[in-house]
Formats: sequence, structure tokens, C-alpha cells
Amino acid sequence: MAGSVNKVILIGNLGKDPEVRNAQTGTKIVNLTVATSETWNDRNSGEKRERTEWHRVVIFNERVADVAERFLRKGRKVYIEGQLQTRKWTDQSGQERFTTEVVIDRFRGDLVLIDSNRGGESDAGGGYDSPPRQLNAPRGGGNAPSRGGSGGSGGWDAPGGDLDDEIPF
Amino acid sequence: MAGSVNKVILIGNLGKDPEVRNAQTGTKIVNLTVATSETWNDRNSGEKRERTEWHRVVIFNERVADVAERFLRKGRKVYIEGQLQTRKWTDQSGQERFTTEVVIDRFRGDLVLIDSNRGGESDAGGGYDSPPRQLNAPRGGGNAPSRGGSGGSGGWDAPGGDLDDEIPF
Amino acid sequence: MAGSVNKVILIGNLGKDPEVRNAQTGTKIVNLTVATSETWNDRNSGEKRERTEWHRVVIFNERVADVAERFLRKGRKVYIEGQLQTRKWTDQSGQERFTTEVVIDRFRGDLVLIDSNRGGESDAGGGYDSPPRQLNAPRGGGNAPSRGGSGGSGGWDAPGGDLDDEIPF
Amino acid sequence: MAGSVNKVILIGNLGKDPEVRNAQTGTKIVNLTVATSETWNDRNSGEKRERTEWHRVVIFNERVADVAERFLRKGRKVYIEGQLQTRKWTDQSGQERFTTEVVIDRFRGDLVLIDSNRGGESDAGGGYDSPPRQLNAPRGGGNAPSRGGSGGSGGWDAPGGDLDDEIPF
DNA sequence: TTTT
DNA sequence: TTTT
Repeated sequence: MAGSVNKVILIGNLGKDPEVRNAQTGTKIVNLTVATSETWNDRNSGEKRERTEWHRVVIFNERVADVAERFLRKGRKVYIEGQLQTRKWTDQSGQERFTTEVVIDRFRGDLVLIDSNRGGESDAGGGYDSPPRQLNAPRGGGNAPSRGGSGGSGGWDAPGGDLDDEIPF
Repeated sequence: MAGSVNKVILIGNLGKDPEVRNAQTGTKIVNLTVATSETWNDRNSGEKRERTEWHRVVIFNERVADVAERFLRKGRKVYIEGQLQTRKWTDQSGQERFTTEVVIDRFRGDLVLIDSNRGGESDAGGGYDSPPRQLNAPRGGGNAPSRGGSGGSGGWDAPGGDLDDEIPF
Repeated sequence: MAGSVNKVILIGNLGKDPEVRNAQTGTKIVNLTVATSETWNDRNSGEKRERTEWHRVVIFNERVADVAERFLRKGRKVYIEGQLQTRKWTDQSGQERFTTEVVIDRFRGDLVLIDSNRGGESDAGGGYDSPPRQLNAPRGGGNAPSRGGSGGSGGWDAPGGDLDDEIPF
Repeated sequence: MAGSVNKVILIGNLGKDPEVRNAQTGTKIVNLTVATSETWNDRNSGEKRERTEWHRVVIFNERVADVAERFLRKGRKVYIEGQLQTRKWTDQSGQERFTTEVVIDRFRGDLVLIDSNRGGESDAGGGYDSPPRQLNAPRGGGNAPSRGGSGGSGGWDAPGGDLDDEIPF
């Protein structure tokens, strides 16, 4: 069809640590579980009400997957930009099932760490200090310069080497 | 949770005419089936490849639902802005199922008619003059300054094959 | 023209406290100064580089303006969704000038407080505890119920009354 | 700053043909002039009113610039995703001026041709077969799986008056 | 399962 | 002028 756009923008918190697995091709794939929620006052009772929506996010971009694995943790707040994708699978009983996910694919998608988490308020088990703040999936080379970035850091560079050197801030 | 955002932006074509039903409360609810697709050249074979994604859209906003019912037709190209929502239901065998939809709710969401269709190529039954081109769900009164536009209709057909067979829901 | 979309999405920090003024009509208007920045490693020198972009935001929606005035402060991180608008003005020398702003207008636009600021890490002068986390501009009545929200809180209600009661979380 | 997002999404029509120039580095740069508009009924008079907003778009991505030059024409409807950028320049009298543009930069940004223009109403000189319908700026190699689509052209004309007179830059 |  |  072309001429189409398929975009999801989420700001939410991770419900658990990232789940890492390896595709048959050997590439790393990371799954995130992200919560968004809305609150409102019930029109009748006046009570405060809340509804939480859970989103399944899949990161196929290796660069982003790598950093997600290392720096994201349960509770962190993230900005995610991806595409909607529904895949079919078969359950144990042989029945067709569908699951809809937000995909950060090979060439598209963003992940921006939004909370600074300085002081490590939560995440008792967290062993990280300064997680990268933005990971622009679409990058091209890897060593390429940037005229910009999604309007975010964009400058994360070079896996390998001293961690502190990798973190762009 | 607050501090969260849950937004979907789609530009795609309707796979079939809008489906209209009435909620128990009497309000009109419209379902749309929207296709987005992407094409690329296979890195190995060099062949052009295409992947179509089907999205289920639900319009709870009465104003938007009303216009969707009257002016949208199979093949029309639309811009949709809504939220992701996954709901649980039980199938005939008593099993839990989940369906993820893009929701244009009471207060939020947009529907913009994108193709002008001047010339009225299809839509044999179209008996309308000036359908709104943009329907801002968030409106409030009804007497407020609006962003409705002036009309059009549209025509598009499945690129080969019966479209109905391709839609997974 | 219709069939058009004009949308800006920003996540950034306030460069200073909100500026409040009153329109001739008596309605409150709030201006925000928001910084976004991107960092990258220079391709040649390998040095880390940064570029900050400053955005002028105008809030015409009274509800949102009211809360912005009360709860936003220099340094806070916000999510803003508005429209691009360029207006012409005349400087002292009589020359035409143009200024482009991100507008949260009467019916459209969002403001979401993204950092929790619990503990008042910065903002020494800050006298606020629990700022509202999301302000959905499009609301309708004011006392209306919500089926959703922009995928955010959406439930901010009732100016006037005890502050704690107004804050939906 | 990192942790920030700077995104503009437009759907609008080109006010004139793309303007192509070459940077000192030899890379091609394309400027677009895009109109978005909104219409509403005046709350008092009930009359239909319209407001058109003109956006200046700059394409630094060579791939996208190339295609924009070849396939975009005055009147075509496009989806554009870029960043806000304000640059300072000095006018003839030596005064500082600022211009805000929507930038599709080296690594980020999208351009999607939205109208199909089957029938080739205008574009008399069109000698192309299958112009890409979608141009994802972030691409990397050039041999990578792409999302280009198949072609079209387009025609649209200013609703009354000379369009060139309406464009403020 | 998150967050407030 | 923010933030990291």
C-alpha cells in the first residue's frame, strides 16, 4: 500500500527487568513490559479511579537491545517509539492466538530513558550508575556522525571499551 | 501512574466499511479495520517485499463515530490517533483471549480523512456533499469552534486477491 | 485544506519558571521555555558534543494554564503535545518579525509532568509537593467522566478547594 | 540533556515545488514549504473559518533529499516527521533574525507520500515510474531492507488566489 | 508486574 | 535559561 504510517509512542514504567533472549540467527532480542496508566475522578462517586494498560515491547535492534539489557530495570520510566505488530502463534491446544506488540525494529524505533534515577531511589539491586539516556535505533554505520538525533541524545556509541566512555553524559 | 503517555498514530486504508453497533448505554460504537503496509527490497534476492499490518480501531466518541459511519468506506485513507488498549474476552471454549485495539475514546483521539477523492471514483452509494475532513474527538460542547473541514470520499481496492480474506479479524 | 495534521511532541526541561499573563479577554495565558538537547560523539575528534534547542510554548487552554502556573517550575521535565504556529509581529523599528511557537490551544494539546520530583531534589525555592502529573487539555465540561485520557492521568479536576483534593494521585 | 524528545509530525500540502541547493560540502539540501490548515465554525457567526499554517521543512538526508527533488511537486500531500530547529541569521541591515524549521536530518526523519494521484492530473513533466512512497531517513547502508514503496505523483491547487502570495517565506 |  |  505504501503511503502509510504505523507509530506508537509510549511513556511508561517497566513492570519488570528486561527479558533477554537470542534469536535463531544469534541476534539478541529484548522484551520489555511497560505500564501506562490514567487516573480520573468517577463522575458519579467522585472517587479517584485508575486504569493501567500493559504493553509488550520487543526490541530487534541490536544496539538498542544491548543497552536495554544493560541499563533498563524494573520501575524505570522510558519513552518508546515503535510500530504496532500483531503476530500469530499456536497455543498448546493447537489453537491460533494473536499477540500485539510494540516493535522497535532493525531500522526504526527509539528508546529514551526519561528518569534520571540519580541517587538510585529504588532498584535496590541496581548495579548501574548512569544508564544511557537515549538510543536512536536508526543509525546507519555505527561510527557515523550525527547531525541531530531524534531530538534526543543520539550519541550513544561503541559497545566495548570502558563503560564510562560509552555513556554520553 | 500518571506521567504516562499512550499514543498510536496510524495512516492507512480501511479494509472494509465501518462496523456500527450500539453499546448497552445506547451510544454508538464504530469499529474500523485499518491496513498499514511497508515495502522493502529483500537484501538477498533484491525482490520487492511487502508486509501488511492490520489494526482494529474502536471509536467510542459519538461525534467521531457518527461521522465515521456516514463518510468512511472501505478503501479510504485515514489518519488515526488513539490509544492502545488490550481487552480480555472469553471464547466459546471458555478460554481467555486478548485483543489489542486502537481506541478513540470519549475525550481523546482524532480521525482525519486524508484522501480527497475528487472525482468520486468509487463509492457508488455516496450521497453526501461535504463530509468533515477532520474530527477532533476532544470537543466539549458542540457549539465550540471546531476543526471539521470540507468533504471528500474515497476509493481504493485490494491489490490482488479478495481483501476480506486477508483481514485476520 | 483539511486533511492535515500539525503536531509537535516534546520532552524537555523548563528553562525558567512559567510566565503568566492575561489576555485582553481576561483569560490566562502561560508561556513556557522548554529545552531539548541531543548529544553525540564528534566523528573526527571523538569528543562528546551537545546541542540544545529551545522551544517557546504557549498555553491558551485555561485549565492547563492554571495548573502550569501553579505546579511547573524551572528545571521540571515535561511532555508537551501541541501545534506549530508562527505569528507575525512588528519590532520597535517597524520591521516585521516572525516567531514560531508550540501552542497548546483551547481544544488541543497536552501537558504531562514526567519527573516525579519526590523529595524536591532541586528547586530550592519550590513550595509544591505533588504537582499534577497530567493535564489533558481537551476535556469538555470539566466535571465530565473519562473513558480514557491521552493515555495519561487525565483526571485533574476542580480548581478551587483543598489542593490535596485536586491532585489525582 | 539527553532524555529529551523533539518531534514534529505534519500532514500537509506542498505550497510550491521543492527548492534544491547544494551545501558547501557538496551534499544536496532540499527545502519544502508545507501548508496545514484547520477549519472551524465561528461560534458567534456560525460561519466557516479557516486558518492555514505554513511550515518550512529542510531535508539534510541525502537519500530523502534526492527523492524529494525528483518526486515531490507543488500540491502533493505529504506526511513529514522531523525535529524543530531554530537558527539565527543576520538580515541585510545587520539585525539578528530567527527562523524555525522542521528538519529531516541525517539520521532521523520521515517523508511519506500520501496521495496516490492515480490519473496523473498534473505533473505534466513526470517521467518516473515508481517513486518511493515512503522514505525512511534512517537507513544506514543503502543496500539494507528499505521501506520505499511504489509510486505516484500529485496535483493540488490553491483554493482561490495565487498560492505564492500566501506563503510567508 | 510498574508508577503516583 | 534547562538538563545530563
